[in-house]
Amino acid sequence: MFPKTFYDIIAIEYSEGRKSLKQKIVIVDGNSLINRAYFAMSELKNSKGVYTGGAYGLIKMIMSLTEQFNPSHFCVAFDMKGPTKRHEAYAEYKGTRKGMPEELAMQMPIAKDLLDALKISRIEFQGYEADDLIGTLSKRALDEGFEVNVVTGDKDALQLVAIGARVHITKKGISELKLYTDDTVMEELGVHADQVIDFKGLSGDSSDNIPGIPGVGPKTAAKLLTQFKTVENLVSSFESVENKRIRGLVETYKEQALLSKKLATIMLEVPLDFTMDAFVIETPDSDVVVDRFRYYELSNLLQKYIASEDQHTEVKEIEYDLKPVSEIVETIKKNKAFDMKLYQDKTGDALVCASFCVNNKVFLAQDPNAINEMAPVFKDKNIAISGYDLKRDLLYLFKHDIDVDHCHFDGYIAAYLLDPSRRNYDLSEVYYEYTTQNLPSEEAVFGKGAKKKNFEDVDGKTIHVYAASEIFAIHKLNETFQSKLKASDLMDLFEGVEMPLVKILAEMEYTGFKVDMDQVNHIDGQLNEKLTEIEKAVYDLAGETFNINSPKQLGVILFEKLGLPPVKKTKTGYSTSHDVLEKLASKHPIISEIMDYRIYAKLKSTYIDGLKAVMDLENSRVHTSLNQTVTMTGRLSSTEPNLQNIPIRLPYGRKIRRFFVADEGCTLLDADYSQIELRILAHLSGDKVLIEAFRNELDIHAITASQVFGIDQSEVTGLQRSRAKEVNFGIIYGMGDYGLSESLGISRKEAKTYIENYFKSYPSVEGFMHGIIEKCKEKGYVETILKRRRAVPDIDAKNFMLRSSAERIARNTPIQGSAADVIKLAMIRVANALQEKGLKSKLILQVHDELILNVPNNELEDVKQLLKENMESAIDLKVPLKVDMSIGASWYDAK
DNA sequence: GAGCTCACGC
DNA sequence: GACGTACGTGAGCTCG
Repeated sequence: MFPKTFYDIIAIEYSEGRKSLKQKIVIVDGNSLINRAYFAMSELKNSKGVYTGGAYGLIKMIMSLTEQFNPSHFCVAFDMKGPTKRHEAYAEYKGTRKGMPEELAMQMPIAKDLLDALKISRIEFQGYEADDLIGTLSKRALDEGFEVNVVTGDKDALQLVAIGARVHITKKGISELKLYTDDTVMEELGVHADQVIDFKGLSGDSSDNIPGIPGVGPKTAAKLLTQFKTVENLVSSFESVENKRIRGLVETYKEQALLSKKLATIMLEVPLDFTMDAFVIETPDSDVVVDRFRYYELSNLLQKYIASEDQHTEVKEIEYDLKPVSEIVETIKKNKAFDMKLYQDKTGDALVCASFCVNNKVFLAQDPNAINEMAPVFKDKNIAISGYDLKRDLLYLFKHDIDVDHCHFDGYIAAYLLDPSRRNYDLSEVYYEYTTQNLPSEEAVFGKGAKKKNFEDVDGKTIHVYAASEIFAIHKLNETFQSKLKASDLMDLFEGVEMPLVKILAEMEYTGFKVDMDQVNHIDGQLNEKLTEIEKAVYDLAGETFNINSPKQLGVILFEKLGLPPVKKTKTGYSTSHDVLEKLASKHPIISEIMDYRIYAKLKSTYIDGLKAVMDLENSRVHTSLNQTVTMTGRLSSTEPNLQNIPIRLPYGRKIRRFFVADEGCTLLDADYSQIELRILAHLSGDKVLIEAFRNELDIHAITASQVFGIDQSEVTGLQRSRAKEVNFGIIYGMGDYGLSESLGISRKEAKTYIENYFKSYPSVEGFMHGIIEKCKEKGYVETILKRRRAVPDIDAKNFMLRSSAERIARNTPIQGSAADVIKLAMIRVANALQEKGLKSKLILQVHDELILNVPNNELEDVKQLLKENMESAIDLKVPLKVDMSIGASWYDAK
């Protein structure tokens, strides 16, 4: 590590792939190089008879220039057809030039097409030659502090050495370059760089048909210029020329000499409207590049491109500048946008590094205090914060009392919306996927396994390269995602739902849920007693001790030692699942003991021990992670601990909810959407019966029962209603007759009749289910009400199992995903409403169709109303949304 | 450490 | 005729 006291912020001017302290531009004379390339390889033709030698040579040159110079900016200048300003001055200008050969002319569009594919900027401008554009661009770049490299085959460009450009002239074809400095110009021409135009004014140039002074060649010109410095001086004091013959020539041709100088002078002030940003090197879409190279049959270039992609990925070294924090704050304020990534230590309490990308420039801060000084930019509503997994960053900032106004763009979320089926969204993997470039691998930097280093233990340079690469990758990736989201019609969902949610989730996690440790310990004691008791009973009945938790050992006891009939098998042996045990319950008293054991063991291990392990013991709270990029349908997930699967069904398990309590002086307010998925089904299918049922607040399961069983609603029994409820669930999940028969314990035939009756009663639902499969086959994905997408690649699979599974996904995802859309909208509305009203109440948990708030007692009435209103009006559907609410001191009581 | 089974929620 | 309810997290065991 570098000693902190030396600096606050490391500023790195970082160009893609590698470092460079200074911005660097390469400017190429496209016409000059393609000409040379064409004459070097004029015979190259592809299978369609198209000549490609010129384009090939130019592009090859450009690819090797990017490797060789590793510039941040690049530009290729071209001449345009038609007369130029020089022709206005001198009609015979370039009069001896033959036109471009047809075989080369036809390659110009190819070369330009390839440059576009490679995302190399090019310029051309009516009335001006490539030279003038190069001159103008060079001057501007130099004024802005760039290192300028001009590459051409034309020695006219040597005059640009005088303004400070590095001019590289091709040697022998185009394979070698020679860099000219003032000294080398002197060696070769015998004049200084700033005399090159004077030199040409005297000696002329036959290729451009610049006359100069007839009879004055390079040697004489150099000699004269050594004495007189410029053409103007020579003309005004030609009497001083010693040689009589030359004196006469100068006198006769002085006007022509002045004109020639003018013609040879490259313009530095072409009226072009541009900023240097236009020439920043962008990462090309490699699919497009590969496609173009294939199309023109340039297999050499294709291979070179693929090879270069594989290497120029790692940042080898960076140079850095030490800057005060105030500078980055100023830069951000000026730029109004920045990318950020915070590197936290294991505990999340301290920052080990922070990286920023502002206007293509990378800053690294190692001193945690730098962040505190930056607080004003975080809470400025006019500054756009972007990053990758911003929720993590926000959590750090919240912990350190730094407020954040809003998050603008999170690549982590964008990657999720673009493909919610991915297993993980690690930056390096996503970056590779979208750019085919590798970041310095985590493994290379930190090692792996037990020897894995902490961030702060990696040596300074390596870690700087790592951090700089990551933030730069984030910046690049987010640019790519902008257009990808638009192209997939996901921008509204991204901006309107997912991005606002990032901050809300961070706040919920930060707030956490208060836990009553006395309750936890109380239940823990009870469970320990029960488990010891049951264990003893099981061992007595089995006649030996064994591990009840091991399905394998349990299988041996039940099916071999006790001789019970094995109902079902798994890949690894006997199944001892709940269903199986249920079927055996009457056959042996050990079964019910084992079933009880399982109930209590689950509660103990998952909900007591598991909870204790992740508790913040200092203030008795749990801070779950609400993950936004996990589920394939758009739901949130909850981890460490999972608060979305706290027991509720069994009375004893339900007591776990007593652990989760309101803060002092507060009450928990729990609101859940009633039948949200069925309501969404009613909306999506447009089914009249369903819609009417919900509009009239009828008992939907009772209605389904009366339809399915063909009886009057008043005659529906409790059993029939609960069966109908199962049918309704089954429909949402895309269940078949077998599944329904299993879950209801009825015959398959009976189940089939139920489903048939269901679809007869709700014909639009059947139509919807059928339609969604068709649409999925056509588009390859399904979507929710807010246009959230999920790809379903197996919808056309030959394999029955794969295909049926895909069909179930296609039927379920629009329903489950739309419900997720709705509650996300509701969360945003609720959070905004609470903030606008300045209320202290806080959202603390979401469980798919349920929101839990911690409400100060004096706000209870207001917040109840606010919550219900905002949830019920979150979205406009063909059916009303209904919210049920309850309150309590603990989650158990709030039911 | 990966993969399996089991159990909890919606 | 197949195969056999969506979406998750976590614990514990077993194997390598």
